[in-house]
Amino acid sequence: MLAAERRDHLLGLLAREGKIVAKEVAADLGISEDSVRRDLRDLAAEGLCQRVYGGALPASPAVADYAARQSVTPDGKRRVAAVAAALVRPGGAVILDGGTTALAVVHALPPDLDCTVITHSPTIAAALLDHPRAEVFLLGGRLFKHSAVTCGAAAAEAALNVSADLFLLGVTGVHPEAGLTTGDAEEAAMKRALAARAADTYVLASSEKIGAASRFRVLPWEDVSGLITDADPHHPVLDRLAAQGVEILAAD
Amino acid sequence: MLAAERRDHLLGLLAREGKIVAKEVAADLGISEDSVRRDLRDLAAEGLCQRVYGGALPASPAVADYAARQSVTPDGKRRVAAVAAALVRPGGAVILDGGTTALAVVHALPPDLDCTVITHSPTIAAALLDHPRAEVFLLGGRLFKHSAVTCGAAAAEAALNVSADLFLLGVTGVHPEAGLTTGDAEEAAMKRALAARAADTYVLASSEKIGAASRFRVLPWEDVSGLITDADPHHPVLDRLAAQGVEILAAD
DNA sequence: ACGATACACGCAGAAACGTGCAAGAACAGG
DNA sequence: CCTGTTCTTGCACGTTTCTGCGTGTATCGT
Repeated sequence: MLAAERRDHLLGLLAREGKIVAKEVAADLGISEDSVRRDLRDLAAEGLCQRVYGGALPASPAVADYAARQSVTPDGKRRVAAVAAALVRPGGAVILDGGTTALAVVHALPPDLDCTVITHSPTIAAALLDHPRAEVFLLGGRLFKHSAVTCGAAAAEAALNVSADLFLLGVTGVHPEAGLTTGDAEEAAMKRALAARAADTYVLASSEKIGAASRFRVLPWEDVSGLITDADPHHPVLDRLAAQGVEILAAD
Repeated sequence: MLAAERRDHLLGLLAREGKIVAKEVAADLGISEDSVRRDLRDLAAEGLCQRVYGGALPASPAVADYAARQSVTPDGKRRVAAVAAALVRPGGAVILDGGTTALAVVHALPPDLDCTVITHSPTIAAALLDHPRAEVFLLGGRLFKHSAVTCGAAAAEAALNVSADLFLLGVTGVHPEAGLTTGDAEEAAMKRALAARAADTYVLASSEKIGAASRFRVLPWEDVSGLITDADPHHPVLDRLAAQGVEILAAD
């Protein structure tokens, strides 16, 4: 491993995780702690980090731009995610669907929230790794590459063994007649299986989904408790849904 | 070998792997390190790369975007991973453990390899998303945060339903008396369960693991087919293992 | 206050470096 | 075909840089 490479790694780590523990990095990279400390000292001398006992911290808060990843999430999704995250009660259990909106929900969850998250998405599970108090249960099965979730018989069977207060459902289309739809039949079946395991199902629907329809039906409106969207609350489609008894949670 | 040809090779290497180690390419191409250094110096003068002690790095960080993920992997792990990846036969099934070395194995797999990968790590599963021909089966269960794998009864039960040709096992300690060890009891049990489902078990052991021991025993040597390491093949610990019938695969 | 841990410093061996030099290949001109 | 020039390459040398270890000191948690 090149010395310069190591230095880059440290800076990357600092930006990504907001801190460096000398001992951990040394063990992780298979090098001596001395080298790590030396690098840290040099970096600190250049003003690139702030040396502290046990490791280092970012020099300026701006360096630890943890929010950078979140900023790539469109505003709409982020707003929807914030509302959805607020539905998760401390101590409660939530089933989280896959997809980018669900991922935004993870980022919107308070980092120290004490809750149980059940998901069939490895991406979601990985994102929850830095929520120390969140208990994560991953539903196994065949990985469906397109949307990065597990599907199929094994996954559906695994779903039978869990239950939760809340299911946050992601879809690709929300249409007053076609209902909630998604692009793949297996995926639709899995979402149905998950909805059956939760007391309440809320749909994550950023505005671009409203009025759209995909190939496969997921759920009838009767099985949905509410819909979270950043679209205009007076959008005609939403009005019709409200008339059918679907609770509309506005995210703006 | 033409000088210009060599230059192209270096630039290609830089783009592909994100770094150049003078000594390695010299040995690889069968030329002197002096020539490599000279080329690197010229390339740096043209602004095509950044000279560092031991080799060179890409001039602009943007060039290394693809390699960035890999370049943070220490050399030892990457070499071990390359050897391990070569054990995966097209059409075969492999059980992949969690951990950074296993992650390196994913990166070392040919992108178009046609195989089945079974894993209990959501991180590994997510990394396999861009291997279109790889069939991925995720073992569900309670997510163990520290090492980002599923563990516990549910995961062990899920393991019972799969089988594979090969299990690539990651551990934190390889010790002639303590055996293969890891830092958590649940994790150790899960690794045992996985080993029982594969015809062959190979241990991924980058050099810093050799001679180390953690709290919990994973497997006795009898259940291990071989060990892949970048440590010196004449390391005393390895000699003792070889004497016990463990196949040692050198990664260097 | 005390033990444990992290730290800085210095040292020595190893590795990488730059430079000068000489041998060899490629080439142009006679 | 021969010769001189230029360029490249590998080697040898002295120098610089890096790394791991031992030592003693500072800092943390209890």
